[in-house]
Amino acid sequence: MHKSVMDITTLSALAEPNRMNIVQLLRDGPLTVGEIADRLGLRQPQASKHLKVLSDSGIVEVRVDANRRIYKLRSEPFQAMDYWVQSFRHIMEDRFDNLDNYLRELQNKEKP
Amino acid sequence: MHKSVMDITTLSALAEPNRMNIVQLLRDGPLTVGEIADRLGLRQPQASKHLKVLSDSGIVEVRVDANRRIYKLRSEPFQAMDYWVQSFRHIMEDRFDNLDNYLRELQNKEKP
DNA sequence: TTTAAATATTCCTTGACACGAATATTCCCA
DNA sequence: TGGGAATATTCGTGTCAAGGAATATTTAAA
Repeated sequence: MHKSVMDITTLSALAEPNRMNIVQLLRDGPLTVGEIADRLGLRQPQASKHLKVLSDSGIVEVRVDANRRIYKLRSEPFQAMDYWVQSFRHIMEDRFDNLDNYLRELQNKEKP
Repeated sequence: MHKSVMDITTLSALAEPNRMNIVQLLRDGPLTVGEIADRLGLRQPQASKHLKVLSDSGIVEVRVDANRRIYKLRSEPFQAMDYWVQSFRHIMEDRFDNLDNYLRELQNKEKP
């Protein structure tokens, strides 16, 4: 039984502004390196480097088209994130948080 | 109209193994610094430092109980992550990816 | 009031990484 | 075949963050 282990690599790849922007951009469809660099105001080498990080972490995949590389998002990392976040549903619906705290406080008081 | 902007701070806070472990641990309920350090085999100062990062990023909140600090997860970051990941639903349900690719390929071929 | 427990903070060192600049590689086409 | 376009890679540099060790702070209890 695996208890929803989130891959650190995915998160650290996303935890960089330029790469996050690239991912948001690719949400609307695949793009070439040049298009990505243009739209985000990046220099081509930086774009390539960030795309390599995203590719190594499995967030992005590349399709070679002659001269150009077309990058697109892969589904798996997002499915994994979704699955992981869902393991915190009981945290997200904090309707019972006050009750939980109250019960916990009671338990603490009677354990000196 | 905000297009689901994910906070980088949240991601970089989670993109560290020890902090990820802390978060996974707190999923089962609030804990004190000492308990967290014990269960994860961390030294107390490191645990405190990581908890500070988690606290500064809003992932965790603290309740002061005399000598001890009880840390618990906050709901907002996870709700935000959930919302953000959901903006990639069309990526996650890759049922039509093959069709998409096919159509896109066709379009590329006829644009020399 | 002194002592011990729980936690936070500081200082230092080291390693990772992002950027810029330059260069290498691959491919198409005239 | 040579040249230009698109992309990747390398190298050097500066910054930032994590760990270790030591210390400061707060609180309860004797």
